[in-house]
Amino acid sequence: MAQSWQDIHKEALRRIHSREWAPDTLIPNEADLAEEFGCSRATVNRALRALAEAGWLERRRKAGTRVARAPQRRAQLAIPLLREEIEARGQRFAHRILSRSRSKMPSPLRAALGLSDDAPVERVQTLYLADGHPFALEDRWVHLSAAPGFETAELEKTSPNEWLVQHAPFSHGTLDYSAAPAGDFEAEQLGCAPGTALLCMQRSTFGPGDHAATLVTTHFAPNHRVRLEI
Amino acid sequence: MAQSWQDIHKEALRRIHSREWAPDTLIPNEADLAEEFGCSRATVNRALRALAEAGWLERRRKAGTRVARAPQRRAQLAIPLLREEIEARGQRFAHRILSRSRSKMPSPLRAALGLSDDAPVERVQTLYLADGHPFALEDRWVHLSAAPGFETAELEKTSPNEWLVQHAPFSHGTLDYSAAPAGDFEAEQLGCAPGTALLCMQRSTFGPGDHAATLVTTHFAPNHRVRLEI
DNA sequence: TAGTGGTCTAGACCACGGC
DNA sequence: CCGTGGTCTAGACCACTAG
Repeated sequence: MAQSWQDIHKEALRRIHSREWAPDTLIPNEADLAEEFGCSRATVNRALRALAEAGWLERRRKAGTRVARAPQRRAQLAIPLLREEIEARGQRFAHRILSRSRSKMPSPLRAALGLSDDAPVERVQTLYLADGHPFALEDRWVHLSAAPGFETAELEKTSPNEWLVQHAPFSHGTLDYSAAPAGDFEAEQLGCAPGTALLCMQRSTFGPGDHAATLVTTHFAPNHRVRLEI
Repeated sequence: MAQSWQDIHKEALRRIHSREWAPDTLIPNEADLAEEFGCSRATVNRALRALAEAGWLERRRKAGTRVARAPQRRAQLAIPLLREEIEARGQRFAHRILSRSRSKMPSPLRAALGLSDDAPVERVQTLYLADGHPFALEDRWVHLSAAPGFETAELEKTSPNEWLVQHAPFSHGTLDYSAAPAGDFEAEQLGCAPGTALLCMQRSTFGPGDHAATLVTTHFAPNHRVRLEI
C-alpha cells in the first residue's frame, strides 16, 4: 500500500468533491479507513485532522466524522508589516509620526478593550509612505503596561508598527475591515478628496491572559486591496 | 512528567513571549526537548508543528527550528454563507434574482480567470435581503463547465450562493476586499446615495486542476464589517 | 456504557539540505 | 556526509458523548 497521509488527504478530498462522500453524511471511522488504505490509524488521523482544520470535515468523539454540510472554507490573511507590504511592491518605505500624546482614551474605546479607567495609554498617529506617496494613515492606542518601553521608543527610527511586533508579540485579537468616507483629516494626509471611499482596518490585540494591548485604526489610500488566500 | 503536546505548546509560547527564546535564534532540537520535557519526540513535534503553522516558528530540515523574526501572525476568516450570516443576526433571509443571462464575459474578466474566449459563461445578479432590507448586491459569473446543472437551477428557490456551495465545492481561490463608491445601480439596489463608501468583496474560485469556476463581486450595504480572528 | 476520535510511546526509516 | 525535521507503525490508554 505505502500510503502517506497526504495521499489519504488527497483521496478523501476527491471523494468529497465527487460527492462519493456526500455533505452531512458520516464517513467510515478511522480504523476502517486504516484497513482500507493499508496504513496505521495514526496516518488516517493525520489526514482527517487536516481536513477538519480546513473545514471540510466535522469530527466528534463517538459521533464520528461527517462531511461538512456547507464546506465552509476558511480564508487566510497573512498580516504583513506595512514595511514589507510596501517593499514587496518594489517601493521605498518611509513613515512620519504625526502626533504622539498621553491623552485620555475615549470611554467607548476603553470599553471595547476592556480597560480600566486609569490604565496608562499612549496615542500615536502615523503616516506611512510608499515612494513618498501616502499609503496608509494609522491611529494607534497602546496600553503601556502591555508594551513596556514603548513610551521611550524612538518611533522616528522604528515605526510603531515594527516596534510593537518586535517588542510586544501579541497572542490573539480581531481584525475588522470596513469602508469609510475620508474625513477632512484623512483626506489631507492621504491626498484625496473628502468623502473618498477608503478601506479601513481596525485591529485590536491582546496579550497573554486577555490583557488589552493595542487598538489600531488604519485608513488606506484609495484603491487599496486586501487579498486573502482560500 | 506527563506532558501533553498542548502543555509543551503553551510552554514554548511562554518562552517566545518572554524572549527566553529570542526572535531569529535557534531553539533546541526535537530530541533534546523531548528529553527535557520527558516525553517522546513525536509529542514535541506535534507542539512545534502547531507553532510553526501559526507563524511563531520557522522549521527546516537540518537547519533546525528558529523563532520567527517578526512573528507574522495569520488571521482567519470564516467565509459564511450570506444566509447564515444574516440568520445569525436573528434576521430573516431573502434573496431576489435581478438578472440572469448568458452574455459575453468582458475580456479583462476572462483574462483574470484564465478562460478561453468561447467558454460558456452565465451571469447572475442577485440582491440579498435581511429582514427585507438590502444587505448585499452580488454580481456573479459562473463558468458552466465547472458547475454542471447551474443553467437549469431554480435560483429563486435556492440562492446562487447556496446552490454553488452545495453542488460545486471549489478547492481554492482568492478573496479581495476593497472600498468603492456606490454607482447608480448599487445605490438604487442597496438604498443609499450614489458615492456612498461600500465594502466590496471580489472572489474568484477554481476547481481541482486550476479550472476557473466563478468570479463574484459583492457590494455590501453601508457600514458592513468583516471580522477576522487572529 | 460502549464506540469514536484524541493522544502518547518507542522505535524506525526517510528526505532534505547545510557543510 | 550526516544532523535535522517529517513521517509511519503497532499498540495502548484516555476523554468525550450519543444512545
